[in-house]
Amino acid sequence: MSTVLAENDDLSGAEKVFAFFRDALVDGSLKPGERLLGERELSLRLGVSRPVLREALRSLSMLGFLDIRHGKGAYVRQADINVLSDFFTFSLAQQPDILDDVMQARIAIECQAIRLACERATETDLKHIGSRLTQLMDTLHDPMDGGAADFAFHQAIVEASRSEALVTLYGAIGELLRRSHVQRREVTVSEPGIVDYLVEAHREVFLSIVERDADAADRKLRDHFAIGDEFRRRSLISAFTRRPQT
Amino acid sequence: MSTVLAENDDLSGAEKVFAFFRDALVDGSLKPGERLLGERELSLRLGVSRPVLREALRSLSMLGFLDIRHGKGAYVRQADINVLSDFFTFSLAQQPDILDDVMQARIAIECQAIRLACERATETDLKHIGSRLTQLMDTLHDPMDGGAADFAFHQAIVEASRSEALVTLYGAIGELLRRSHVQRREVTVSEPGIVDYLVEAHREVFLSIVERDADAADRKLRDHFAIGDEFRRRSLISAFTRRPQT
DNA sequence: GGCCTTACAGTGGTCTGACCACTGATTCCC
DNA sequence: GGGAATCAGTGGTCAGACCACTGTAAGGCC
Repeated sequence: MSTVLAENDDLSGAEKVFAFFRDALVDGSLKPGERLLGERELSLRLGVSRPVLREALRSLSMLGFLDIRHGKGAYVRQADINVLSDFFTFSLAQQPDILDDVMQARIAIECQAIRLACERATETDLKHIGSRLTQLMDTLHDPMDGGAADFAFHQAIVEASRSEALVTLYGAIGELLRRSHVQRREVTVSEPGIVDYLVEAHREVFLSIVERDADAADRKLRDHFAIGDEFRRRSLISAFTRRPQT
Repeated sequence: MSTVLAENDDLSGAEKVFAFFRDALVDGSLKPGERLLGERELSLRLGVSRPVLREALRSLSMLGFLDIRHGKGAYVRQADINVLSDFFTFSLAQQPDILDDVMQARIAIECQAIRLACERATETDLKHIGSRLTQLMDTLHDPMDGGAADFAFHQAIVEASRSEALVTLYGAIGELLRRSHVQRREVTVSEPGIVDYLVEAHREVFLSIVERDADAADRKLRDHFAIGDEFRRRSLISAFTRRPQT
């Protein structure tokens, strides 16, 4: 790699360039914030044409590792989770019926996150979660806002875990969850007792964190998910019972 | 979108094309296995030049959604998790010290997976996990093989959960875990009692699944992780106590 | 006739060189 | 001195050509 990239045949040009940058990123010779040379200069150095170089740069940019700004240049960027979220969104979209299964991942992440939150949450974190709870109670009537508030509450818990990895993974399935939250609310909003239940369940979860009782918090959260499933099932049954033609 | 892509200004050409394909993939109008039109034809239809089209295609290919074969054409592909794994590997590589944090994600996924495994595991799954356990016992002496066997055992549990989403996420952090397994074994292999402990802990976990006791399995797994941490801590302490110069 | 070889058409891969569009700084004019 | 015009540098796009690979169909050989 010292000279440029020279060897590494059997790889096509663009892939060589791509691999070159990947390695440079991994081994730290390219740091976030750094500016790359111009495309013309770079293509000369790497021994490929500008279009080929651009293919590689564009790919890296799509993956979130480069920030390319018209008229300014290309900058190395700390990859963020938006790409991951995109990826999951249309990777999992290819497999229908996966949405229910994503719920399993959600339970996994949140239950571990809430345990960590019980240990690590700061006062600020608790306040944050609390304010989301208030918001949730204020939007119970509206599927759209209510779903968003619900999601925000759970997200605040995950953030309170102070675990980058958990937050990252949660962000990755976040877009899918956000949609499903709204959908679920639309289905269950008319179910009797749902409003009272929602408030109570979320408050209990919140209180467990405040009391820093990890086992209890985990249990309450699992119960919350299980009962949510139950509500949805009941609501679907009644929907099909009341108007089987629709 | 009916005509081609027409509107959607403010996006650069390649991004328009990229978005076009992403949408087509998400809404199912492009199915895995399908063959795209040739680059020349496609660039005409989409109203962009071939290089620009290629930038988008290459990006999609890097993301794993296209399989481009020289001389044959571009085929839609079901995205697999290798891309994700790659992504995590060098996204998280940018943040040192994240490896410990990945452990949190691991605990999250495995603890939920083992609960599901208790409900869903087939006889074949159980046999599979069992054989991995045997393999683990046969390779206790070797950090390399032992680490691999350890990882394989845990992976078998996740697979027994029969949850695509969990398996996918686990695969995403798999490469990082695999490395850390070997590293951990190297650190703790000389710790007194570690061998007996490893066998016992894994066997108890396995038995809990066989007995289909979800709560117990979850607890045993958490204990296993906690005790593993303890062993590593102890081993680090003694290493620095015995030979502070090294 | 059957098999192997060759030629060809179609496809992705690469290159060149040009021009456009945006950005930021410099310069010029008021 | 402040604002506007200019300009160099950069990414964005394009057209057209040629190379390399693949599969097939035509041709020739046995």
